[in-house]
Amino acid sequence: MTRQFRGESVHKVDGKGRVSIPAAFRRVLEENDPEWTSGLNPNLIIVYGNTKRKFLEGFSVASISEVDDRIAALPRGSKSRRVLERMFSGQALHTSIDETGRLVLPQRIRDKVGIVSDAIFVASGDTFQIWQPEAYSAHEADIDLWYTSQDIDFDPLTLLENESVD
Amino acid sequence: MTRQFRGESVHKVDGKGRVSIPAAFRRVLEENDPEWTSGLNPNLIIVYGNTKRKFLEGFSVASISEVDDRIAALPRGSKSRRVLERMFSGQALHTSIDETGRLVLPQRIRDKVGIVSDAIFVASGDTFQIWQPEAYSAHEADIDLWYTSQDIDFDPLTLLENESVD
DNA sequence: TTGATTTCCACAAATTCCCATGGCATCCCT
DNA sequence: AGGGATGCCATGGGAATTTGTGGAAATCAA
Repeated sequence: MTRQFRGESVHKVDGKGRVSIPAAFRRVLEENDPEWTSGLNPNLIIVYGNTKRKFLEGFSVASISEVDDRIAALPRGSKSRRVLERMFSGQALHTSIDETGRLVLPQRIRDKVGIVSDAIFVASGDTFQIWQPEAYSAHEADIDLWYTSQDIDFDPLTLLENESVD
Repeated sequence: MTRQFRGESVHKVDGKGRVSIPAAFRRVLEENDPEWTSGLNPNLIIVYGNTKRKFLEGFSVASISEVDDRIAALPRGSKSRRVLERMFSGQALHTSIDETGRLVLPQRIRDKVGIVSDAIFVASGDTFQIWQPEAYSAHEADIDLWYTSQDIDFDPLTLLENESVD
């Protein structure tokens, strides 16, 4: 049950929007696509969201359906449901990996997050993010900043103790 | 487990009411039309409803029959049943996609939702909506506004954690 | 006949498919 | 231990299709 993605790596994006996705991520996508069998190309869902978001979020079929189900359980017409439906249905893209292990990001989506010739893939639990490299570094810097505000020997695992930090 | 529609895109509507349906949506309609086989044109149902509705809702054959079944399960003569029957039987149009991937929206229906030269298709779970572009932006304006009141790195998924926002 | 539908043809731009290459690891044989 | 041979991985290029659109011709309906 390898549901979790691990690691981060940078890949080239060509003029047609083709990008190799980390081989390790492919294994996770395969295992979490119920329709997948050896020889086939796994499906995945790219959620791009509203203009505020500066990265793309990749979901395996299993992960997205869990989200879909939970959204469907919210009361019809509620604000949360509308916000989530717009993001996960409207501002998303169902696609698959090709035989060479690549994924195609349409122009419109690349533009949205500023991806031109490179993209960095970053694991994040049961989803992964795709950023324009510089935008990611900038984001990282913010997190580092937060770290430096902690004790020198601060152990992140303590975050598991109390429910929330922000 | 009917596959969901994903994505949103704008398409031209010509004088005869012809509009291309997003290719990705076509795949979903095909997979969810029991009569469909490669080479054929998938069927779909367009529900326009009463005058209050400012958008059209597209159903795959599988989705509409699920709705039909649920309506049929309601007590005969009940108000809900009459309202729903009127909407899904009377105020709906059973049609199909042509060989070039287009659908024809009769004048009457276009007028009802104000569609003239463009229409935006937006996925929403196992159905999709068709709006006059400006009307859609106006409808979504409140969500965008709401986003600006959130933290820069707010993740909508957190909406699934706590009960609701409205 | 006349306006409204369908069909059929046409096409540029976008997207997918198919084939190719260099670089690393790994495995295997002697 | 050295040296292929093998295979997967990342990336490129071009050909073949598919898409989204527009317009003309053919068919219907009244």
